[in-house]
Amino acid sequence: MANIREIAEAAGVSITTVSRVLNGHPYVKEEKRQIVLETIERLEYARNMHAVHLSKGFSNMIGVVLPTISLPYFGELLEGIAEEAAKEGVHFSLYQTNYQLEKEIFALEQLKQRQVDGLIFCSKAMSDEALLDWRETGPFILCQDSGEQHFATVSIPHKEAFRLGLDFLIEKGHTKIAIGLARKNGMNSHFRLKAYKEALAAIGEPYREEWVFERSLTITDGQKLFSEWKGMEEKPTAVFVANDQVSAGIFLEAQRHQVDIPGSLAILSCDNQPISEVLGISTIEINIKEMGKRAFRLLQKRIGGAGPEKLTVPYKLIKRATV
Amino acid sequence: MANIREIAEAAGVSITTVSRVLNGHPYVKEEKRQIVLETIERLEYARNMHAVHLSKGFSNMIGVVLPTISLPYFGELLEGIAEEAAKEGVHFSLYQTNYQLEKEIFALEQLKQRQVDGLIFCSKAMSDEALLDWRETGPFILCQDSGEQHFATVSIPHKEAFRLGLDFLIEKGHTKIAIGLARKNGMNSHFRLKAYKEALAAIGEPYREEWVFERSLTITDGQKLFSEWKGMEEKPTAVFVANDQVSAGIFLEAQRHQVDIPGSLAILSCDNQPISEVLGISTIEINIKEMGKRAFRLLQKRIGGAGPEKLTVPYKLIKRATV
DNA sequence: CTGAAAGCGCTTACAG
DNA sequence: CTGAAAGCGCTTACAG
Repeated sequence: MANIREIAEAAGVSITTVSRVLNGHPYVKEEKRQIVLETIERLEYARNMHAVHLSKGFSNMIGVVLPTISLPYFGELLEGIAEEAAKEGVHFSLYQTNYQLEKEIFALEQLKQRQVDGLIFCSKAMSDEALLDWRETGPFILCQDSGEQHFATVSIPHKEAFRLGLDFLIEKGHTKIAIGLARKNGMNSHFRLKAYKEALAAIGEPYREEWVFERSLTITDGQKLFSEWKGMEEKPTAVFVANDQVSAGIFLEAQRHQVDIPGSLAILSCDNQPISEVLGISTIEINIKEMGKRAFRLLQKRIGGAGPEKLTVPYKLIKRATV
Repeated sequence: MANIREIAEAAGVSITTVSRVLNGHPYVKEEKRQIVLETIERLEYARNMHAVHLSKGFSNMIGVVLPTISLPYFGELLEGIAEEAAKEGVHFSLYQTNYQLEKEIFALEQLKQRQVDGLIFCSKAMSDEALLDWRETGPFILCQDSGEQHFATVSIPHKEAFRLGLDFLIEKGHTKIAIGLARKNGMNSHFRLKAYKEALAAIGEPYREEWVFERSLTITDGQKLFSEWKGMEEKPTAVFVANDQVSAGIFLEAQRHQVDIPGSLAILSCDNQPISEVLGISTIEINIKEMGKRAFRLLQKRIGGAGPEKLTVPYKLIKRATV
């Protein structure tokens, strides 16, 4: 509970000198430095960071805005961020939104109030236009692509990655391909749908609304998707879904119903989570953790005053047993 | 960027009055309140929280110390904490330790520096004795049982819960029971091992070191565990592991090897994560999220000056197809 | 109901 | 190398 003044008095130096020692500044006689260090030790002094933050104007604390931590995608992203942040001695606070607009606004208000130095949006419900109004509030970056030139972003080229998967299925002889998307209106889904339509056009197949499954996020969604597939009059021969949880659900349910994979149904997904390896599911590896790391570094640069850079993260096809 | 002084000047009132409006204090004439509110709106004023924190002496920010967020156990615990925290308008910061002592000490130092108002240890590597030295540093609670009377704790009665599972297996006719533990030296493992030995004694079975699997945490560990089981001369007829990831690994590998479950091997685990439901694995439900909620509330009480309470969380047996 | 003033505990030009 | 002093932007007794 001692403060810097008491340390200064006890050590017989000025507050300024104590502060210099605390911050590792040069120009302190070694002798005095030792006295100060001993006094700090003896009185069990610790800086009050609230005062440091007020004085310096920042807190080395960033905010991470995400819908939920229980989806592996966000868990991995967060791990990447956390790893880099720890390396730099930066703290982070979590803002769970559940895709609610008001929660995102809440996070932005915290930024305005300096509760955090900057914000990483792992996903957002807010439109680019609405977010643009907060541009002057403080530094933030997005973990998704955006046409808005004022936003710094790090993203996966979802359209290209999804096309890679589609082309792989086509190469394997599939023309009747269904897809599963996470959220109908999300940006990722938008780009995936675009890739899907383009791939269909390239092989002269018609686009069928009923072959686009939506709200496919969890293992349970995958199971449901399989049931729907099973009940179809004309069945697609391949299904390409947005994440490994969903493909795992499809795969396990197919096994239970003795449906031959990939004979009767080829399964492909995105992510390359551990579960896809365990089950032997073919997938497009997307290094989410790496995206998290880059996101952190990008935000740091942005906080430092750099312009709105746009970065991408590499991806690749992992061939396993379900295609 | 405007500060409270500018607002006061622009509104023609004192700083004190602006502060009163900001904090919703009574005794402000409605007329003045309106002027202040308008001025705040007009100048897009937002409080600098660093100053508020310094002035008040606390920040409504707590720290959550956990080994990793990528294990579902900690993810759920965190969700419970996050949910309650959001309800109370409390922020939280994450300290990932990877079970490293120095990372835990780091978190405690942050507490000492007031970076956070309090700490929730979701798990700890530090001994009770060592942690005791930090007792005066600031409020913290543990999400595990501790004999140390000075620590506030919320815990699952692991010994009783594990015994419930063992008795269930015994009731089903099993006497050759193997178990899988997470970390050999963790408190949870300690209590589970105790329950195991007591249950064996109760049915007159000898304790065999080789039937206690350690470091069983992930789905991959489960697969390995199955392989070891398969290679055994004398095979246990049932295996009871510490979490659903492990049982899922065992189950999937057993399926692959066409081993009859539960005929040749009964599988039971703890947690009741979604994956256990999907695969139909019998498990002991442990409501981790509820523990998170209680942990948060306990810490709040502790920060408020309450004594070191000890709480427990309920558990129950979920019968499915693997026993 | 209202405001002047002290206080929270640091950092950092500035002058020596 | 060293220190007195101003400044960061709030809150809160205290006196009216």
